[in-house]
Amino acid sequence: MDRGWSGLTLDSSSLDLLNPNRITHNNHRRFSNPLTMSRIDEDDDQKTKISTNGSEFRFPVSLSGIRDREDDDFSSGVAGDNDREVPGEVDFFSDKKSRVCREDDDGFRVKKEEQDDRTDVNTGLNLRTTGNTKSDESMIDDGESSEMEDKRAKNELVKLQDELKKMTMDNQKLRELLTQVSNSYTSLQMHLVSLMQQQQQQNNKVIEAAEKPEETIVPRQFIDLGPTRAVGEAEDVSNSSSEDRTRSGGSSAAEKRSNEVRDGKRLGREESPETESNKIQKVNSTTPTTFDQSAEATMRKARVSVRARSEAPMISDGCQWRKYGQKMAKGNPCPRAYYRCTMATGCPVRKQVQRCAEDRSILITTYEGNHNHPLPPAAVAMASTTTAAANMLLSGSMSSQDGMMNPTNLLARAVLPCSTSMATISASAPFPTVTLDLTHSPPPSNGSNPSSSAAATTNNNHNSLMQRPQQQMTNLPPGMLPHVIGQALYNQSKFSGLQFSGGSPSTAAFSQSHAVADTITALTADPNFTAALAAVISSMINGSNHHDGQGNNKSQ
DNA sequence: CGGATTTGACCCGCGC
DNA sequence: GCGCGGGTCAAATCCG
Repeated sequence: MDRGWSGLTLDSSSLDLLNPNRITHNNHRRFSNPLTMSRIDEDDDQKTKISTNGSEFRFPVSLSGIRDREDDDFSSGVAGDNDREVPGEVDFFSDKKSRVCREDDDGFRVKKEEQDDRTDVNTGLNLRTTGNTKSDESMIDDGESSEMEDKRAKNELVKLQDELKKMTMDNQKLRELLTQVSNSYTSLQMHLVSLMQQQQQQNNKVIEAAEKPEETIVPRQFIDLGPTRAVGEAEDVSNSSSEDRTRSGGSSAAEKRSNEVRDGKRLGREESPETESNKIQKVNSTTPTTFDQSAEATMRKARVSVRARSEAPMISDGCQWRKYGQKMAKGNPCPRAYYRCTMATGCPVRKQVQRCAEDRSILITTYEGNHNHPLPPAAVAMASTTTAAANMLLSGSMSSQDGMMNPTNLLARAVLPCSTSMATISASAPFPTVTLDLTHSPPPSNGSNPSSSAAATTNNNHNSLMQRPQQQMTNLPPGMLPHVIGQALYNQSKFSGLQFSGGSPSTAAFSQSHAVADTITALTADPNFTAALAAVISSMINGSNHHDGQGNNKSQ
């Protein structure tokens, strides 16, 4: 195979620069492309042109060859071996390598200047090759021309293939890098979760040990701030309400009812008319097991509604959800979608997503239940908010007299001292619901409240979930962030859970509530803190907007 | 092909 | 008892 139009040939031509006589003898045809010649002749910056258009002249390759062999082959003028054409050398024509070519030019130029008066060897090359081309033009027949065209095409193909190969390798490297980063992130995430779990468990152990040293300590699930269950308790009320449900036999609803009846009987011995909140309160004085059953059922019902502006089908809360139903709700043209958490089998958490009838840019997400599995950090904020809010409902919806002693109200007073409402609580049975209104934009700087098209105090937007009269317990100052509520509720719910598991409220627990309230007050007074939290919430919501259907929410 | 979504049917609570 | 509405199931369908 004739590999004349190769590195070897170019070496020859380059060497011919040093020995011009050789050009006419051996290589006159190799620079016979009129197009190439004319381009170079017309180019002002010929040196650069040669380097970048090396595919035509392959000058850099030859230069590299010259450099490699300048000690031995230079004098001989022997073009050398075709074997020196390495595919990689073709890459010298890429932009990346053009600098190298020019460096070679410079190095070569020094040598050339010693022999020639020309200051630029490239120019010399052009002139010389042009001249040769013109003088030998008649010697080129069409067949050879087309052959060279083919060779050129082949060379370009090789070049492109090499570039493709290189890009593929780069792509693979980047992919590996991405995988590494992703793995690191995942491991860090899991590490963080485990650490938080450990810390949570340690806190619970310490507190419970202080409260009731003789009581058996049951490890809690992460984020599951619900009441603990006594060891050995067979029945899982939470799961039975959803997962063990069958269509034929006693459905979970019936089981729930039976639980409620059971609790009602149990509680009924102490007092006749009961509200849901009273039930909880009474439960505090009963055995832990009794509490667990009723409170678990109540927790199953307690709901947290989050109102947020989002064009996405769902807000990104970090969990994985699977849609299991959709219904047209009365009074709202927008359908209501039902999702259940799929991050762990048997997780009882469900949520409903529905657009606000009055303002369809507002997405109403209603959470129900507690996660029974570790959550990624991205999901902690929302999960802690909902779980804590559920606990808040349980502990907060009691009589006014008790409410004065209740940490929830203390919390509310501490966290929500101003009048602009962003969070409301509906303590009515059967679905006590706390609503967090995220439709309020974060304050620009000094806490002025921007336009808010949906006031949280209006119940009309909540359809059936919020149709019941709501007791406004919490007000946020302008700019107060929902996440503050979440965190505050989270902290408060620790107390609530403790209160439940530990029995009747104690003085220590009461003082703890003050401490929590004070802490929250201090936190929320810090504009930096609220600003940072605002960014978190905004990113959650915006993230769901931008990653419509992506991210952690498979169902989105 | 397996998982997710859709959608009609069913169950249940509640009010009349 | 009946109808209505909310919630759930599960077969059918879609989709990657």
